[in-house]
Amino acid sequence: MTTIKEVAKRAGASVTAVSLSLNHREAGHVKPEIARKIRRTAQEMGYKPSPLASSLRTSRTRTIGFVSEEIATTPYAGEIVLGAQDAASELGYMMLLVNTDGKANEDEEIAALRRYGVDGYMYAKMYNRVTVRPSCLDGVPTVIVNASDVTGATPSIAPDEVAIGSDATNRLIEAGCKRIAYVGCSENLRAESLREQGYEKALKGAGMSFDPRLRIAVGNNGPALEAVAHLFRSAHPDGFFCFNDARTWYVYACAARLDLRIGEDVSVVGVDNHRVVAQTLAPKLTTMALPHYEMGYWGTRRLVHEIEGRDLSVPSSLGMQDQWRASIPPLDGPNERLIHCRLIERESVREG
Amino acid sequence: MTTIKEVAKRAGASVTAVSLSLNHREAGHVKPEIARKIRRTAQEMGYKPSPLASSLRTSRTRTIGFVSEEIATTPYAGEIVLGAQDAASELGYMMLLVNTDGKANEDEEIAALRRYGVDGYMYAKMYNRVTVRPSCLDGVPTVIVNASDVTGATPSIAPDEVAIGSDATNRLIEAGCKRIAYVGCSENLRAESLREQGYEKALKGAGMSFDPRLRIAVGNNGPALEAVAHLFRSAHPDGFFCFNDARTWYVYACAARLDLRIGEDVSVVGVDNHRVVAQTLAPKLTTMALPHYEMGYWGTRRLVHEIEGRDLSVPSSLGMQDQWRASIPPLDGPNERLIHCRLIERESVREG
DNA sequence: TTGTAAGCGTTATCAT
DNA sequence: ATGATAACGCTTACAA
Repeated sequence: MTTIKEVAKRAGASVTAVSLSLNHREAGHVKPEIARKIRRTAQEMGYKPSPLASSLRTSRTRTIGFVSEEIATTPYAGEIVLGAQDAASELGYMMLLVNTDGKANEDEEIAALRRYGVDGYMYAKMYNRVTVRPSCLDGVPTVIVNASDVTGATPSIAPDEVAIGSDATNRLIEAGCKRIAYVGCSENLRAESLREQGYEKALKGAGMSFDPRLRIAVGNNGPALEAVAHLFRSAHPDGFFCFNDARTWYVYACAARLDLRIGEDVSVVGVDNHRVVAQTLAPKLTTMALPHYEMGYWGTRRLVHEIEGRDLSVPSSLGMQDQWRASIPPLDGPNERLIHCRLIERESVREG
Repeated sequence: MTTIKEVAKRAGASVTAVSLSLNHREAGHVKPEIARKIRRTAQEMGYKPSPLASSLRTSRTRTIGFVSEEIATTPYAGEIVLGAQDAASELGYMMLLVNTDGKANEDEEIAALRRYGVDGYMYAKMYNRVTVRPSCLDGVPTVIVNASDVTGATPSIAPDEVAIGSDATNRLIEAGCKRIAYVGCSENLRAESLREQGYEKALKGAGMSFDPRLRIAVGNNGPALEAVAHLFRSAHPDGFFCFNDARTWYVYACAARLDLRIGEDVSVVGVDNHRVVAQTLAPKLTTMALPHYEMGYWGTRRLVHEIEGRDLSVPSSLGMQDQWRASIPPLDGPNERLIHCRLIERESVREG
């Protein structure tokens, strides 16, 4: 590792001049010509500053602590990490990852991160909910990911669940479905009620009546399959909005038994936590992928904004939301992701 | 943050004494009594050493660099990270995560990690293959995860694919299946051929004849479904070993159309990359989960062994392989993971 | 405009 | 057995 001292010697300048020049804070201190020379030789020598040493002085490390609960429980939640990692890398940050199982070691892990001098925290939840920011994060730049702050004081980023519900339903309406079912989840999840809200909203918006028999909430395995089979028999839906891939699968299984073809006899739009459905099921499926990657990506940019004050609201390379939303194909097109990603600002936590 | 100097002052000792005592290197230097007092006051003051400062001096950071390609491509590969994270946490290490998309930025990211002073690298691949360790890792403690080194010189850890194949097949044999099919993958993957090897081995071992019609390799979507349907019609299998969850799903879909019940009319054992199958499909399915978590966990312990020389071959809290293998339930039991996890040592890279 | 030196929190060397 | 002190690589206040 070549040091700043070596560069100084080689360039015939002082370490001060080198430090200033390489940090572009030379104005009024170092002759431009010398600054140029310094930068050139630094380049030649392949000099890279040691973040450890500089952080000892500045107490800034250009590292971000990513705090997550059980990354594994929702497979594609790993995408949050991916997106965060990508953004961090673009912005010259490093990601320190810790995992907490529930609540026990959370404060401990956060403290460990602090010892390593992280500049800020990504506090990620693995399913969308209202959460309370741990007090040990008070006063430290923090972004809550895939959840929202109970106080609304902390920047947070989460999927737009209502929009997911109404977009999915609208897609089915556009496809000509007349009897659209919602196959929900019997657990009391935030996403569940919000998506159902979106579903009803879309139905109302299209002037369609809301038949309660078309709306079911199911559990898992055998009973779920049975409930969906009953839905088919009793309410004869021609379109299905499914809460997640498990529910999507139940619809598929029942359709197969009834010899109904997806995309022909019935239409299905399902939210896909796992992308497995999109990978394995028929090409006629329209899935809505949760914006895990985007949350990680945007969340990290937001965090760096908190840390540095840099404006990072416009993404550099990735065109997100609007671009992808604009490219929603017709229902019978290829598999497709509908993306929703909304940054909830400090001032207004709108749950809409 | 309380510093070593403050502790020294409070304990009425020198920083040297404090440093030595807290690192338990006091023998012959600090009076035991004083050392005790130092440790006590350090505790009281909630002193924790700054890893940044100490690493500046020692060039050891107690951090591990986790280098992965696209964590997202295989959902549960995120479990590798989880396992690695758990082990690191247990051993007092921090994990720095970087992601590389293919080959382009790999060296760059590795160099960035080096600048942050990582003590070693986890070099993880997202599907099992033979790989070549990037030259920029030469001379640095490294463990290859979910792949094996082409030279055999680097410690690596990967699933025991052949054992997976034969265990799955044996399970079907034990369940009384007479015509066991292998639904493989048409892509030329290492896992594919190794698992098939295991399949054939198990059949031979049971003195069962090998009917080539029972062995198919399928792609995705419609054609795959068609191929599996043809397998049902032409070869009448009563047991299926499926390469992954996609293939498992095709078997399920065809069985549903033929009104065959899994676990009654036919038996299925599938390798599950995603755990989704186990979550959503019928309770009669036996899945074999790839040992992602375990690879991360063991790999990290191996890496710390490389770094410190500590013997870490025996896990502290988790009982892995043998314990879980012993608890394989009968085929018609609850969903179950068969775990295989083999640490390939430097000396002998056995592909068996 | 330039360079010297103090300091960040440790660990390690070396007199005492 | 003890405690100054140099060193790690960098930033920055201050003196020249």
